[in-house]
Amino acid sequence: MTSMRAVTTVLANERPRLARLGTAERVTEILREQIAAGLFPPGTRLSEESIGEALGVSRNTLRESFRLLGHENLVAHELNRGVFVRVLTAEDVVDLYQLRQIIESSALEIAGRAGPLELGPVIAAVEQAEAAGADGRWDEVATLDLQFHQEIVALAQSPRLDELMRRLLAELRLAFHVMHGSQEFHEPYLVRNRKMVTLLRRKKLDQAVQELRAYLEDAQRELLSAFRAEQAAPPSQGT
Amino acid sequence: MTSMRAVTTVLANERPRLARLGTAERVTEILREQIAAGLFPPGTRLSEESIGEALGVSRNTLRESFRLLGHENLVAHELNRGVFVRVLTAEDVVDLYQLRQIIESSALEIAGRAGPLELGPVIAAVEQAEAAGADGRWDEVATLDLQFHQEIVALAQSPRLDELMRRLLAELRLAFHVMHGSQEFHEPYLVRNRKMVTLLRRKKLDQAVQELRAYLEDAQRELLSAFRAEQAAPPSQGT
DNA sequence: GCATATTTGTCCGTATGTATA
DNA sequence: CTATACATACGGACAAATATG
Repeated sequence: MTSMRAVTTVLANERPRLARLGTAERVTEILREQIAAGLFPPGTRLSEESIGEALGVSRNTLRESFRLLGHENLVAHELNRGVFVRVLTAEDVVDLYQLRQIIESSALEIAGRAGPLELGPVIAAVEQAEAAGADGRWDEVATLDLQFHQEIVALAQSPRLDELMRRLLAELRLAFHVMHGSQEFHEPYLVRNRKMVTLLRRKKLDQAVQELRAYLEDAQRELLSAFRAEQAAPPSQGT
Repeated sequence: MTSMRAVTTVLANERPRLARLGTAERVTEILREQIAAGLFPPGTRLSEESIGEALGVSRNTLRESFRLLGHENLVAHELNRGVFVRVLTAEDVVDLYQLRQIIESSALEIAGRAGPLELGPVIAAVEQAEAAGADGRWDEVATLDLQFHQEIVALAQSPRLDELMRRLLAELRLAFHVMHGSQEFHEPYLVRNRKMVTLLRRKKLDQAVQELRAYLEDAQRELLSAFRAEQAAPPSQGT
C-alpha cells in the first residue's frame, strides 16, 4: 500500500498532492472573496447558470463549490430554490460575538500558558493597520483589524482554532457591510489594538484578556445598533 | 436515483423548504453514520463508483456529499486520488481535546451566567447511559456518553456552539475506534458523569467545570496511550 | 522505465420536479 | 391555472492523473 514510495521518484511531489487545489476549491475561494468584498450583498441569489458561465465552469463543479460555501454558512441552500448569500439576523451577530469571545480569550490563555509569545505577526498587523489609517484607507483598516484578531488566535498554535476563527470572521463580514469602512467606527479600535499589543509585550496576559473582552463587547454593541437601524430602514429591496 | 418519490403527499409543505434534505445531504448522513460506526475504517478509500452504485446515486451527487464530509474533516480529499477516511494523528487528538476543553467549559460558564439550568436532557443522557451499562451494552454507553457532553454544550443555547461540538465529536469518533467499547474504558466515566449532574443540580458550577476539566484530561490521556499503542502495532493492514 | 488499466476531474445533455409570475 | 424559469439528479463522454503489471 502506502509503505514504500520513498526514494525512486525523481521529481518527487512530497506533499503538493495535499496542497494542490481543484477547480471547485478555486471557485470557492473566488466566491468567498467576492462575497466578503460585498460584491454579492446578503440576500442575493447565486444562479448556477450565470455564475457558472461567468467563471467558465460547469454547473456540476459549481454545485460542489456551493456546498462548501453553504457549509461555511456564507450562503444558505434552499432546496429547489438555489443558494442565497446569507442574511444575518441580530441573533446571529450575538451568537457570533459570543463565540468570538470564547475563541479569542481562550487562545490568549493557551498561548500564555505555552511559553513566550511570538508577537511578530500580531505587531505587523497593527502596524499595517495604523499605516492604512494614516492614509485614510479605512476599508483596508477593517481587513487588517480582522487579521490582527486572526493572529491573536494563531498564538495558540492550534490548527482547528485557526480554521474556526477564519470561518467565523468570514461569516461576520456579512454583517460588517453595514459599517462600510467608516473612520468613526474603526479608528478607536486601532488605538485599542495597539494597547493590547503593549500589554502582551509586557506579559500582562490577564489585562490583555480583559481588554479583549471589553473590545469585543463594544464592537458588538456598535455593530448591533447599526445593524438594527439597517433592518428598520431596508436599503432598497430589489423585489 | 431510482424511484421512492412516490407518495406525493398533497399536503402543502409550509416551511419544510429549509428543513427538507436533498439527495446529497441524505447520502452525507448515511456515510457519516457509517464512518462513525467503523464500517469504513480510517484510511479506507471511498470509491466514487462503488459507493455511488451501492447507494444508487450518480457520481455527481456523490461528489457533493464527499465535499461536505471533507469540510467536516471526516474524509481527506486528495486531488486525482479520491477521498479517504481520515486517519487522525496523535497531534489531532491533542488538538481536538484542547478544543473540547474550550467548548465544554465555556458552555457551562455561559449557561451558569444565563440563569437556571434546564437539566432535563442532560439527566436523560446519563440515565440512559447507566441503564445501558447495567445491561453490558458498552458501545451504546459510548454513544450516550458523547450525547451527554453534547447536551452539556446545549445548555449554552448557542446554535454555533452546538454545531461545532457535533462536528468535533464526529471527528473524535475516528480515534475512538481503538477503544472499541470496552467496559474498562467507559465505566469510570459513567460515574463521573453522574457526579457532574449532581454538582450541576446543586448549582456548584465551578466545581462542575473543574470536574469536567479533569474528566477530559484523563480521557485524553487514556485515548492517547491506546492510540499510540495502535500506531506501534498497526491492526492487520488488509490492503 | 514503459505500457496499460483504473479512477478521478470536468464537462455536457436531458428528463423531472418545484417554485413562482 | 398555466407557463416559464430554474434547480435536481442522472448518465455519458473524454482528458488527465494515477496505480498496476
